[in-house]
Amino acid sequence: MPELPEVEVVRRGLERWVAHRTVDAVEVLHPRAVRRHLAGGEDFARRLAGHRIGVPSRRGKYMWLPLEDAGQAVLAHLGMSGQLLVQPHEAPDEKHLRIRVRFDDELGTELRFVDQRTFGGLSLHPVDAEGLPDVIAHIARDPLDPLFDDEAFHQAFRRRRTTVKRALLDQSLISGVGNIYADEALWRSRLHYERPTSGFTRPRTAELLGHVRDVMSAALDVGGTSFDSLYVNVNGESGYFDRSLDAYGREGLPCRRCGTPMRRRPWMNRSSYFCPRCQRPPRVR
DNA sequence: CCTAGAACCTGCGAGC
DNA sequence: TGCTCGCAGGTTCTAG
Repeated sequence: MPELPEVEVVRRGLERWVAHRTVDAVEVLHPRAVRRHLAGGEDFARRLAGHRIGVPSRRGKYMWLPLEDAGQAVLAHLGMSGQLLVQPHEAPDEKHLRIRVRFDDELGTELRFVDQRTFGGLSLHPVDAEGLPDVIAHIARDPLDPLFDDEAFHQAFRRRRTTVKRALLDQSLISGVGNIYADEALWRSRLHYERPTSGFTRPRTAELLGHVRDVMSAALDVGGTSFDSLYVNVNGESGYFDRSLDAYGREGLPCRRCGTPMRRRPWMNRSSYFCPRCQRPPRVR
């Protein structure tokens, strides 16, 4: 499931293989994959044709391909199972191929958006003065962004009447963190996922942020996480950070710190993994 | 305005 | 064998 490190790996792949190429034609094979493009698939295809792609950017789990001299960008979100693949024209269509982008050159490759569960998609939007697509203006900077404001985050975090994991997953507070890296950062911080944010001191927030950054950087170093064949990067290679996970998916396995069997708890229609000894729940619920 | 929870989607594996 | 059901979870929408 792509979170910030996986999306960044894909962005780098796009920078290498797609930037500075001119779009020839676009095929939208499933309307849901362009549902955020309100004018529809035909409009999406027509508006891309003839434009040259600039250097891809990213914020949190969103990435976008600017169209040079157009004031617009193709916004991409991978959702749960989305992939952006650069494939040779002759490669057979993937079962869940949703969008194909051909280029006006002789490189012999095309960009494909493949998505089994169709939570992700592509859309075209105007960009602001900083080059940010307008529809993601509400998404906070991510913790690897040099302009991320730690102090402002601490204050906003404390103001929330919520619990720590909910806050980590709130993309308007801090972006790029999903269920997997939230559990990893909480395990490293020895924090239970239901600890209220209101009691956090500045050093405690700083420690948590540090662990978020560490675990994401480590994942980025090995090229992203993969739990099944769904996630592959832009060139089709699987990540392998899953071997390094300390919490996520380790129900019943010994905590790597204290040996206590790890637990899984249903949480928000998903799961939270934690060590019952290292990560004690708060007294008051 | 704020927060909590449901809905969206499809493939897979467990259980019957 | 083939069916049902739970599970995976990022984002958006709705209810309170």
